[in-house]
Amino acid sequence: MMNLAMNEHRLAKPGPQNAALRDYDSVRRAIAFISEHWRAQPTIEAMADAAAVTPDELHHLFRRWAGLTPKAFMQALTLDHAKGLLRDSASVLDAALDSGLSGPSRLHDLFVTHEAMSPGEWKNGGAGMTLRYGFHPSPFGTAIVIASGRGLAGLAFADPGEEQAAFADMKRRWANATYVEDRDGTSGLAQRIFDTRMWRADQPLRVVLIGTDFEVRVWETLLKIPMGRAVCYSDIANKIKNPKASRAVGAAVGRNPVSFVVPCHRALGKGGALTGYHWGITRKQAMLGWEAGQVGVH
DNA sequence: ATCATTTTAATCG
DNA sequence: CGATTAAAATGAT
Repeated sequence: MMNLAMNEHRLAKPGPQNAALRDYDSVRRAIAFISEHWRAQPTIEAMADAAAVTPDELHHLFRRWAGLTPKAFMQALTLDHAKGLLRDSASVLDAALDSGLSGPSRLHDLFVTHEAMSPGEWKNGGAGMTLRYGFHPSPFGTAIVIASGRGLAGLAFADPGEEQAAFADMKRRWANATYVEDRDGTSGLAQRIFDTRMWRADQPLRVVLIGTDFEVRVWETLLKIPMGRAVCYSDIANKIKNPKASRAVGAAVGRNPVSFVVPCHRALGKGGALTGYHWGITRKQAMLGWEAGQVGVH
């Protein structure tokens, strides 16, 4: 019988698809190593060793992964570089959107149109709603894409073996919704999200923001941060006219269900430190390093 | 009571 | 004095 087994995401076939996952896994190990030993000025050799590849492979790996040399990548992870990302951070938020928008906003470099949904409208944990989901390879590990009829509702990431745990984490947010696996239905979304060449204004990505007023305001602000830039939590607090709520902003940023698309990884501490990330600081570093490589490409 | 913050005060060398 | 911690302040869930 040729039934489509429901939980068969573990049978990953080798191929170009999974090259992405394998690449990220090595990158992840390299980053983890750097995080631990950055004080000791690790050599490329030491990094390669930690990632279980040769220095030559490491070089090639980074070029393929983000178009960056290992050296450039390392620099993209330094505190100095992070501070550079924060340059003019406050004004970045002002400039972006205030320039002639009418109707659906042009937000982010990944053109996104969003629609807010209060917890009230999403009554009782999403009871009666149907959410389609799928697991897809991405530059940052396995991505879990969750879509409602109105658009993209959730995006999560998982390391090898943790896919189900990550999915459970997402399910908790809309506990009473009905979940239907539909990998074919979500693969288009996944492709559009991670391939910068598909970031076009004529085909904006529809996103549904489900959260409280305050949270939605914070997430909308995040969407204004351009690729390769960053702001600190207090900048956001100022932008939403609640200057003393930087702490609350941090909490709200962390609750964003559509990570990466809503660029929560571009929010840093005031000093440039990566203060936290729901899917792991390592992944936040990876995203910033990857973006550093994408910016040059164009 | 918790939190992916920030500021200020206190301490150390 | 500069750098590194500790404590207090603060707003939303």
